[in-house]
Amino acid sequence: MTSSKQPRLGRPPASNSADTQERILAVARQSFAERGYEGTTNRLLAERAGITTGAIYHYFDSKREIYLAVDRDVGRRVFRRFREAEAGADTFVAKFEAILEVAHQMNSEDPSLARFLGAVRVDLQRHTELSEVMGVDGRLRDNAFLAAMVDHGIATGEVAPAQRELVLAFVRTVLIGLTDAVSDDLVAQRAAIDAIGALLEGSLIHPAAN
Amino acid sequence: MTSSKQPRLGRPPASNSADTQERILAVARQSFAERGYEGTTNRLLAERAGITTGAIYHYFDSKREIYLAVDRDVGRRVFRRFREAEAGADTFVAKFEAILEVAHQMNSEDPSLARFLGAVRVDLQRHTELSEVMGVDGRLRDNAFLAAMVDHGIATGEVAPAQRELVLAFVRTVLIGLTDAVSDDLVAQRAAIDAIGALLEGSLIHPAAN
Amino acid sequence: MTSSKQPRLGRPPASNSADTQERILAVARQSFAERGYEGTTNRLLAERAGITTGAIYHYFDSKREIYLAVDRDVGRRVFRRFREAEAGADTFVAKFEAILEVAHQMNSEDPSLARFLGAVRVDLQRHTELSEVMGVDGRLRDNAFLAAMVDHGIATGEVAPAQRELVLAFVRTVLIGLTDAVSDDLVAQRAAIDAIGALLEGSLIHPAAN
Amino acid sequence: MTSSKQPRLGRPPASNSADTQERILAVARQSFAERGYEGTTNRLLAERAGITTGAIYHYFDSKREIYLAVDRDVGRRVFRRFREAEAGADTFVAKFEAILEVAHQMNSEDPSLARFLGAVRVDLQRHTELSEVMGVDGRLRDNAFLAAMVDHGIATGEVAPAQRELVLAFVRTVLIGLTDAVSDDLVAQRAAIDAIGALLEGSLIHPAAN
DNA sequence: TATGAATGAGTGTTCATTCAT
DNA sequence: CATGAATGAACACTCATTCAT
Repeated sequence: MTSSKQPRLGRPPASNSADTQERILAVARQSFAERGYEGTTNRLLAERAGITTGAIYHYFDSKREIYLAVDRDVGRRVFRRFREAEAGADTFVAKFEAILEVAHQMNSEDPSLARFLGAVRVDLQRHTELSEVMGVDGRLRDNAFLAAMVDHGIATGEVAPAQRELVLAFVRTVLIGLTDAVSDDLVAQRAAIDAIGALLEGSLIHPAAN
Repeated sequence: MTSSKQPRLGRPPASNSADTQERILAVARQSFAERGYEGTTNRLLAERAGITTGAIYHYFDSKREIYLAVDRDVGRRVFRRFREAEAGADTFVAKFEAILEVAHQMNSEDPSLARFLGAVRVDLQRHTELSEVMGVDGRLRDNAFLAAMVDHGIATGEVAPAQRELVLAFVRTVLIGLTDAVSDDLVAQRAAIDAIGALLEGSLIHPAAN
Repeated sequence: MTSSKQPRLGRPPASNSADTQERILAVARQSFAERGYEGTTNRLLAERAGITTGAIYHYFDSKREIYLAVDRDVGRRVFRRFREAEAGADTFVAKFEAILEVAHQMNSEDPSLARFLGAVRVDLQRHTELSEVMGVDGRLRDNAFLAAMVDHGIATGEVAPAQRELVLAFVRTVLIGLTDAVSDDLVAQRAAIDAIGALLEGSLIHPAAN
Repeated sequence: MTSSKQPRLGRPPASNSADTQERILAVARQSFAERGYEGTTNRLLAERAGITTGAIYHYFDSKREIYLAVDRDVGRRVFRRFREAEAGADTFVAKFEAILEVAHQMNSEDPSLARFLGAVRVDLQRHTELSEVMGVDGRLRDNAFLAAMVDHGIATGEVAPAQRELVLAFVRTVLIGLTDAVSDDLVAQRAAIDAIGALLEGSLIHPAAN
């Protein structure tokens, strides 16, 4: 009668709420990173988290809510690491390089982080329902963080005040280029970071006399 | 410059078939850029092209085929402009800057081009069905083009042979950063390009004595 | 009259179990009345009763069982009041009017009663699973009660024996019309009841000579 | 290969648009009448209409739209018949009786009409999304129609001006009682109508001397 | 006595695609 | 060349119910 094959109803033995929720977040981060918001189906999340689709709604009100939760989670993690890296250096160049370095490190440890960051920009543009709710919060904080770093460069004399915006634009471009372009090719990413380091020190390009 | 007013040579105006196909391609480029592959429905394309969904299948075998056609089309256009820009300069730095400049120009003229390029990388990753068919083709050609440019830098002495890969990685990172990050903010894109120019000339960052 | 204030005899106040069950019945009556059988979810009942969905199953075997319990409860209450009203009058007309009056009164005191009665007919038709179990019971008892009242009218000479069925059909139609049509508009209900009274006394309509 | 069993894709041979739409409306009217708005599933409608669920959306934007369409359709039919019946009589009593008669007739011809009318009141109350859109329109027109009939009674002297509201409330109560209570029991409905006729002529109840 | 994690079947709706006309 | 009626598989989400704790 009660075969050991068929899954039973009711609360499964030894199931932990916080555990399941974290499992959902983890598989969601991965799937959102790989397949995007639309491409990530509840069925897929459920399968990978070892539950059924209905159970997801015990933890999150909607797919959108899952996405936002993942975004918050990723944002927090990355921001903490960035801040730590930046705090350990004292010139603008050193801070910038430290950040690139830690970005590379995180990408090695858990590629889904970087990939999610790359994907989130696209998905936010495509699904306005997401950006409306999330909005300013995370994005703005990033900008403020980078701006402070550049301002530090002005204080140390590394950056001319007049070029504040230029440097900021460059920093952003490089960071995004690194996450989007080569987040799944660690060798290329390593090369790009080294290149930027060399470039900042003036040892990458030797302008032709021309 | 390229006015759409003047009748195109001696061809009978608006041969229906070719016209419709081109209209489909144009609206598809826009929609794929804005909403991605999944987010673009046949119904939407049909509506914007002024036909019905069924009619689409007279011109393309499937949605996938439309995507590939748009990609080829965009690739060709961008490549031609890039090559022209590159040919008009004779140092590596000048070529690189010319390419950035033309990328900015194209973005001003038709934002859907840059946006599609930004989106295509994500969509290819998400829908393996697309990358399998398209595959090497376009992507590799880009790489060859950029590699040739760097090799020219080696020839002129601007780039040390040992740093070939680094420079290549940097170029790619910047190009991708520019399309993805700031393709819809022309001011920021302008700033980023200027920053790179200044950096290459050594006038952006002034390493602290420290 | 029936104050809810005075402590009910010597029983210990608020024995938890019975209290909870009654709370469930009360919120169920309201919800079934407003939203019907399908529209009433266990979650809603649980929320309004201040418990969880699982707890409901300690008191009732199923949603259906709750519905049946509410129906029995409502039936009992209404029947008691109807009987009291009827007993206090001695002609058919007076009895009928007394019943209409008490129906109006009950509707003022607790609209969920009348509304449930209006809804139950529809829900029974829609969900055969409900009527099967409940079946004859309550419905038949009502009919017997009304039939007795009409028979009394025959005894008093108010109703001709040959018109027994006609009068019964009329009484039923009016009662149902009153619960369904205007149960949430006390003014209209009042008017309808007054109209029936006048009609029975022959003072509402004055047939045209024609 | 192409077995004659499996349904083919594409447009089925000999399929007529207007025909299918009407088939959907017909089965929808029946199902909404029997099982209500919630209880009517798209799958059921599709099965009964001989199509698939997806095809429904070729004809209606949503389930709600189907409901509204059925309501409009039913409203129109009933209103036309009511008006014809009323126009053929010249006293208030005759008009009222004519209306009751035609209601009974329509119920014999197509029970789904009356049942839908009985159900619609409940479903509108339960699903505010429906009443919001439909709103005043139909309901108000009914009231205006009945009011005009009563006003005619005032003109003929059948109804005292002071009792206008009472008579109106009575008419409404009876009409609703007839649709809701006994729409599926033609014998009972016949009896109820005859009873009302007799009552209006003063031959149903003979007040006791008391 | 009650909680709340989980199930499995179901809902309305969308979509790429097919094909008779 | 084009229409538009229709399919079938998918999707996000809801619900009554179960049961370990």
